[in-house]
Amino acid sequence: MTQSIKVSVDAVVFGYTPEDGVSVLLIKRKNEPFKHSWALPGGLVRNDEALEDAVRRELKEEAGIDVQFMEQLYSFGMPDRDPRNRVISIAYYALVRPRDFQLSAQTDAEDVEWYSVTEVPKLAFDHKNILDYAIKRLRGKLAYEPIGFELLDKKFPFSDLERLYQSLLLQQIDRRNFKKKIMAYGFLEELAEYIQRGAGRPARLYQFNKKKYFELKKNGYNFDLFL
Amino acid sequence: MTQSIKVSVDAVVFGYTPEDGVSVLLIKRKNEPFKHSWALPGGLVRNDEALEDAVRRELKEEAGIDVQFMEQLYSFGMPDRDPRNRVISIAYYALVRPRDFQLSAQTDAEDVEWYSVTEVPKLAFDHKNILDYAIKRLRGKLAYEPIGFELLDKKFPFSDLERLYQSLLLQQIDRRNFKKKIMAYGFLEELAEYIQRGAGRPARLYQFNKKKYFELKKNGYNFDLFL
DNA sequence: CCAAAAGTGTTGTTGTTACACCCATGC
DNA sequence: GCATGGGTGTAACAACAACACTTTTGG
Repeated sequence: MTQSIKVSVDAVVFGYTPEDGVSVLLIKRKNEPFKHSWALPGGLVRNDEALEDAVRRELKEEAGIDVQFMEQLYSFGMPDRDPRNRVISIAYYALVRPRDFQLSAQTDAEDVEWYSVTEVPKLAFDHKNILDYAIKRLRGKLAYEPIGFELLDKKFPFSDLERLYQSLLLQQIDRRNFKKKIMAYGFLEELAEYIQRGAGRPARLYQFNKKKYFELKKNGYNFDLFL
Repeated sequence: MTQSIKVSVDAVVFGYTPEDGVSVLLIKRKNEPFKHSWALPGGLVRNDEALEDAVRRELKEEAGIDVQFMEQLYSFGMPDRDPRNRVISIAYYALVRPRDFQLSAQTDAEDVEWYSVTEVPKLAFDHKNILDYAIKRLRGKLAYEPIGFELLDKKFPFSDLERLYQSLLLQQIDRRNFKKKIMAYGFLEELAEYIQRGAGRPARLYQFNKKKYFELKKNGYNFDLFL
């Protein structure tokens, strides 16, 4: 018998705001199966479409967003993960700044929403698995590459970075040691600008220098930011 | 138009012998395309078969081997990676002790052979890519998990482990520091047996204690073996 | 003037690296 | 007795963790 397996992609899109911590983008399905359930954005790959392109298209179609950083996560292929046919899903994860986008449900989605990773609803298919896997990967990645910068504004006070790491790694961070370590890598630029939010002393702004980062990386540098 | 993408799996099986270093299992294709070319073992996934099962089946069918350690590597899905149809491949990598098996070409394979990773021939499809990716992953993995033990005999002299790491990480290792570090983890057992190979003082044998290793791992231990 | 958040150095401890000589065997 | 590979400890240095008070603002 000839093969009849469908190929789909799913995306775990992480966002971060200092107020709400880390959140994940979910859509409410418009169609069966799992009609009206929350799910990760995703869908079938077209015949001549690269996998990454399929992810970007689906994110555009279903949620109205474009992502910058994206990486393949894992492929999920258990024969019974979709109740209709055999569908394997190649999962990706991505990081965005939620404020950069206006969410808008389209085509296959009834609704789109950011959910805090600590409060995700029941998800369709094996999407809970995929999400858990992505969170684990994100933590690991964060620990040795400074990808967290994708989740912050272009210019940000140091405390935002600190809070990001704390909420992702679920542990206290010593402010002084953290700053020492990050600054030692040299890919973070101190600006002459300040921001003030509510009470407290105004905070100096910083920005990530990608060029410097890629230089360091190319020359075989090992980032080792915790564990 | 309905989706018509095929799903295959490919395996990068690594072997290691102290004499030949790290090698990879290749098969010579019996059929078009790339007839008579060397390639990674693999093939189409059956409709009701889990991905891992497909890999194991293909390895059995094409080379006559069973693997113990196996992990998913990455999914390769460029639209033009197969000249016939769109085929995405979910690649796995595995580690074995070559001496445990008698290779035997079967069904789709004209021949099966171990090739030193430093001397691989031209490979079919994008298999060179896949192999390079696997080598990179193997190095990374080896650096923070003691998976290398899959590549050694049950009981082995310490120098075998040392040579394994040297040939994989391509760097000199200080014998004393290496031993100190490894022994400190506590998952390696010193035996009261000795082996002698050629000239030189007989070497004490060691064995890997998986139970202890999994205990440590479960209790959230971080292995940090170099870089 | 009190609460809130930002900013800033030093010290003790721990881990990492570098390094060289003796031992047991085969030939 | 010489060549081959196995076995072992210490000291200098670098990295990491712990730690608390001052500054600037809003209310």
